[in-house]
Amino acid sequence: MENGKISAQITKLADLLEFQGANSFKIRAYRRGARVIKDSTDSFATLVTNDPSQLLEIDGIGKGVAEKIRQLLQTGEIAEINEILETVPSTVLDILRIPGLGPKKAAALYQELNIQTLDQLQAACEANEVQQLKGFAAKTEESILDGITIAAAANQRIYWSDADDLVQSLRTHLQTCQAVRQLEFAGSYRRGRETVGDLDILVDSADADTVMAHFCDYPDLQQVIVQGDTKMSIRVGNSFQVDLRVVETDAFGAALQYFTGSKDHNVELRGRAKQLGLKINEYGVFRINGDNETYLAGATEADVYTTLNLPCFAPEIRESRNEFAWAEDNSIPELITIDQIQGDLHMHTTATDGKASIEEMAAAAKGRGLKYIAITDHSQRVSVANGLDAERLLQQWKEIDRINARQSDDFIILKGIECDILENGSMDLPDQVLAQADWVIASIHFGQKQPGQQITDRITGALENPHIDIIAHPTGRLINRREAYAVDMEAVFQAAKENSKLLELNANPVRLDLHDIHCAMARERGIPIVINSDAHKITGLDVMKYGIKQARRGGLTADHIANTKSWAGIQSLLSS
DNA sequence: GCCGTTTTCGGCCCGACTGTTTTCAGTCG
Repeated sequence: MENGKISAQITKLADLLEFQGANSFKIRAYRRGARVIKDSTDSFATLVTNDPSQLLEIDGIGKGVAEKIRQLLQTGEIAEINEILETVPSTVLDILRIPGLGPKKAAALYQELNIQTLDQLQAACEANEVQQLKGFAAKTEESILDGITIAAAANQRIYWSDADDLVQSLRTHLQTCQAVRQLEFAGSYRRGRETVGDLDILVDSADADTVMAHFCDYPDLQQVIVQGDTKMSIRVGNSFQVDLRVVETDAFGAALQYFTGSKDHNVELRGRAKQLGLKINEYGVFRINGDNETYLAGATEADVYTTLNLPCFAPEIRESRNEFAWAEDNSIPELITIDQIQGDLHMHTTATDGKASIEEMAAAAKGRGLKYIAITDHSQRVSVANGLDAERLLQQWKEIDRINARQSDDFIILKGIECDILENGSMDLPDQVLAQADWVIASIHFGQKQPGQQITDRITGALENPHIDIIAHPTGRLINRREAYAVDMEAVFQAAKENSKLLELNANPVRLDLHDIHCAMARERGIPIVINSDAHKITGLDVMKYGIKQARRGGLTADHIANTKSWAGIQSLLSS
């Protein structure tokens, strides 16, 4: 069983316990355990098989969670979940997703009115039954009805790239406000998560009223959700939530740190502050002396961290995974930056489903400061994309030779192919053709739903083929659209390691494949990653920046990324 | 339920806003 599945079950248990009104610290402990499992670079199933006592060594996993994991792996279920489900239907968890309805109110609805589903809740509100309950009134009923319609549309987390477009638009709007002194976007957007659930804007201003009034004039504003003295939340476009917080200059850094999160990172930080006799909140770091508080820092994030004897962590690693351990042994990685990328080794042209010619792609890449690219069109099996057979491919390579001969030596176009791994595990083009390539990508486009062992064997088999250099989009997932193949990534990492092969981090914002945890796993196992655009048109080259974000979240440095090296440097990695 | 340089008990991050209340509980981030 994969870590993700184990984590999901522990989370479900926490959700159900929350609905039951269990001890909030117990619930938090389960949630923390679930997160630790999800973020782990080791397989918990393997861990339990080898030595179950190892579980207790892990921070955040105690006897309780360890026992639940053991049960789940042995019996396929957690007994306590089944016990709770005998008294509480799992559909009540849907009710918790409505904004403004937490465990207490949801429980009251269930106990007093036996409301178990969203449909029943809607009917009860429309019949004005809900406002009869203690703690509820007409306004609550109204906002529940709004929430039911919004919940469906607003629940979807949007791609980071789409959030980035929205950020640019909001930034442009807010910058025209005279009262704004500083402006930053915090939250999961700033941490570079692959999807973003809402946006958090932080403004430094002495005049919150003016800033909030200006915010209300945003052209795409749909609804004001809440508005107080320093804080407001709105919905824009398709019900996407944007929060605004206004603070003074000496609190800006503290607030930026606070609202960037992650939540778990902040909990850890606050605990550390407490040990030092300090208090940290969105207004600054304070020394506690009895009833007195002395302001120590808060104008910049760096000040806040320095006061706590910590480095100013890059936002991408503020997930309470490894950053505090890194800080302790002074080994914070110098995360990859986009200017360190020298080449792009996955792109398509008009020969298959691309929109630009070889020369156009080359000129665009050169214009973006790259030193080399690989042309890697699809192979014949991908017939919808007009995939190349051996004859057309060899012709394309001759053309590349001609173009290279005309170019100066400071830029090289490599003769490549994205060759399909067929359903039976064989390659879509013969070995003697692949042997003539500079660069061979292997990837899966068909038979994606095969059982885990079969699809894993196809990928590891490809890694054993001496002509193949790299696996593209190794898990096949499309964020919010398609699940990953049932591939055993541990086996893929092992095969890559044994055969001195590389793995792709596909930078397309819908793919971001590898996942950030997989990037961290590759890092620990010493497998070089190549960040590729998989561009199908000239502007497709610009997605590289999304891949960089993802790599940073995985803790990767230039040393871990093969295409920060020269082409000769990559070749030496492959022959090592 | 988890944790420990206050270590096996007694804590567990902290503040803004809303609605339903007459001072605060619930929710959210």
